[in-house]
Amino acid sequence: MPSAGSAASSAGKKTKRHQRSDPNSSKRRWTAAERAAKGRKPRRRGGVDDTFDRNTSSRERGFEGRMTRTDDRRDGRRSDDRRNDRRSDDRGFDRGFNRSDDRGFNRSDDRGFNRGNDRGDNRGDSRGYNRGDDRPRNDRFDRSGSGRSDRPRGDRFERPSNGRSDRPRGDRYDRPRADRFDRSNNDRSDRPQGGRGAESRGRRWDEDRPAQRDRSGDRRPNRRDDRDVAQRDISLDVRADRTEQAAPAALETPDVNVGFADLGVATELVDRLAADGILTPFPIQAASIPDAVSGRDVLGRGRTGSGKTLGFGLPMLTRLTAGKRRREPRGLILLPTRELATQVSDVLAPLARAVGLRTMLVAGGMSYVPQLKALDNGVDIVIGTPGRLIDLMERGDLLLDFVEITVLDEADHMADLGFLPDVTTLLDAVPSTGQRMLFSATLDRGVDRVVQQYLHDPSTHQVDTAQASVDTMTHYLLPIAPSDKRTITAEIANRDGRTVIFVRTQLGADRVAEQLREAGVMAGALHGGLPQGARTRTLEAFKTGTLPVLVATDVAARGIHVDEVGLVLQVDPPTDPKTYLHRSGRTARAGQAGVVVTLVLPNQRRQIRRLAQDAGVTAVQLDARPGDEALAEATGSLPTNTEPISEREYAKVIAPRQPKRGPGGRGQGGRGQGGRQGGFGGKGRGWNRHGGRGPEGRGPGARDGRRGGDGFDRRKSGGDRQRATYDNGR
DNA sequence: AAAGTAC
Repeated sequence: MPSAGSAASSAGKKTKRHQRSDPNSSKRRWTAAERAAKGRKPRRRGGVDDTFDRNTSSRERGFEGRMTRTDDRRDGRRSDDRRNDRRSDDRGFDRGFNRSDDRGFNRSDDRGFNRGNDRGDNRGDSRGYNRGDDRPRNDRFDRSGSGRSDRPRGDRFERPSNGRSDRPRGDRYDRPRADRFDRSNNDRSDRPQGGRGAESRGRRWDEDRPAQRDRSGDRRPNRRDDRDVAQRDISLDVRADRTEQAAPAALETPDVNVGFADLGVATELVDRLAADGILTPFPIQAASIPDAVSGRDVLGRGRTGSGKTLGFGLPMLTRLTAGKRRREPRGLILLPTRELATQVSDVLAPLARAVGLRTMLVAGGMSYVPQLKALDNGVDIVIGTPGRLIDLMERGDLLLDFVEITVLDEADHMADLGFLPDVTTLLDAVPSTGQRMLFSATLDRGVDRVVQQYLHDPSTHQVDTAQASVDTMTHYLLPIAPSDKRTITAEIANRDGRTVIFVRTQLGADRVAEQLREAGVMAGALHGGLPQGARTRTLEAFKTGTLPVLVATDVAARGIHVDEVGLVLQVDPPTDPKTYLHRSGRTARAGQAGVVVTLVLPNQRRQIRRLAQDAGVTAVQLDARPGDEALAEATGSLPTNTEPISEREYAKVIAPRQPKRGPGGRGQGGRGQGGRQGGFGGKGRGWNRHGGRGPEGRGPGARDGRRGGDGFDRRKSGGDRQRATYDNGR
């Protein structure tokens, strides 16, 4: 259907085609970046002969976009291609449908409840930082179908499809069309079959699942007739987990007395691991590595901190070492947050180096320069977050056509509504013949759709229940009066050792952190609304211990590993059981003990109790008021009668490498004039690729600290807004 | 709600 989108996208098409200066120069990407930097419109779309790639970018590839795309094909393929059908399906009605379906899991009543509660507290907040939230409701709702249409700038920049028109397209566009377009139907028979027969090794995705009523009656038949992964009733949700526990046979108990070499890991890697004292594979590794090394698609679940990174990293490295080198990336690892991407990158980079493979961290908020340079020089494995990956892809700087292995870490989260469009875009950009692996501590049926569309006969490995280490973790529900919230939070935070506090919103994080500092507790906020530099420094300070208390949104809920976090405090309840598990998984790592405390306002009782239940944890109710001995016993809380921590003191902790800034560094002034101190490419990309060094090695310091005051000053300026919100307001 | 690109 010749949609409006199509018409719009063809406007002014040919005019500038010839403008592409020097399309084959490797520098062209700079033009793209510069353009963006100058806030100029991106290049025009390509001419009439454009393939759909350029006509429809992820950004405008909503429902209509997809239709357009189908019709725009010039490869003679029919527009009723099943996959396109499926996709429009996915994004429209069906999506909404499934969403409600999720509710059984997420507890619709809880949600409504929750929302009602917290809304007053936060709604104004998120507006402040999240651009464009005041759009009409249905506009936002539409998002399910339009990927990024909610981005305020999207239309203005309409960058999406343009990036590509100026890139050298030799390799890309000259490839046989079938290869490019037929992905959907590709039966992947050409992919490595090794290990396929090892069916017994893992449970089938839907094995011993009762066939569920087929809700997809309105859909065309599953396009992969050859596999039976179609059932939507996937077992791996948190609740089903308890069932599994009851029947332990469902879980694997791999022999951990094997070495990595026995699992098929490349010798150089084994040696490298041994040098680091890593000799024995963790269960999830022992279970999934053999299949993964054989090239098979894998679904892996191991609880938080169980070594999933190596679980997919080692097989990837092993396979890519054996394969033929080329300039373009052959491995792709997707993660939901920058910090997590960085962490994975930091873990895998040295291993990759050991086998002569190059990794690159590609995430937002960081300078383009190293990323572009690395891509230009050639990279074997790209590790990153969806946004920047797509960005570079659209600019034409990242070509995923040769990716052989793709990993989705925190896969269930990546399959969330908010992420799925981007993830889909990336998975679509990767050859369908490749290997795919999905990992998460809470791998549930939410990934079902992804599995159906992008995995081939996956083997499932779950060596652990989703529950965090039950024995080493103590869960408390702490009923409090709203008026006690602030004090009790401060007392708990004032304990010895590292503490992570979770809140629901960005502003909430800022606010709680600030209140804690006012109460004399050194605490810092971590959330996605901060400049990357601030995020990095805060997390770093927390890791090194100079910052004992981290107040975070769920940006830190998953994957982030910090040693010796003794307590997790949930000031705002998690939105769902999975979040409960991930948040609590920040503590009790490596066999250590950990305490999880969840504050419970009177009107949250039922909701939270059920949440904990669904998460499969046994929570003890703790009845205590501020200052009580019982509180101190359970949490190590200490009264807070200390002096408030000044902004200056705090700034020192967060930006220790930037002592030089004078008084100007504070308040509004600091921001206005000091913001570009480093003179390096603009805004807060404080932190370089890891390639050079890890976070701790951010040597130059100057660069990183150049915006020292920025993030915080900005938050400061939001003070009015903060004050305008009610504190314990319900 | 937050997270994910950028200006």
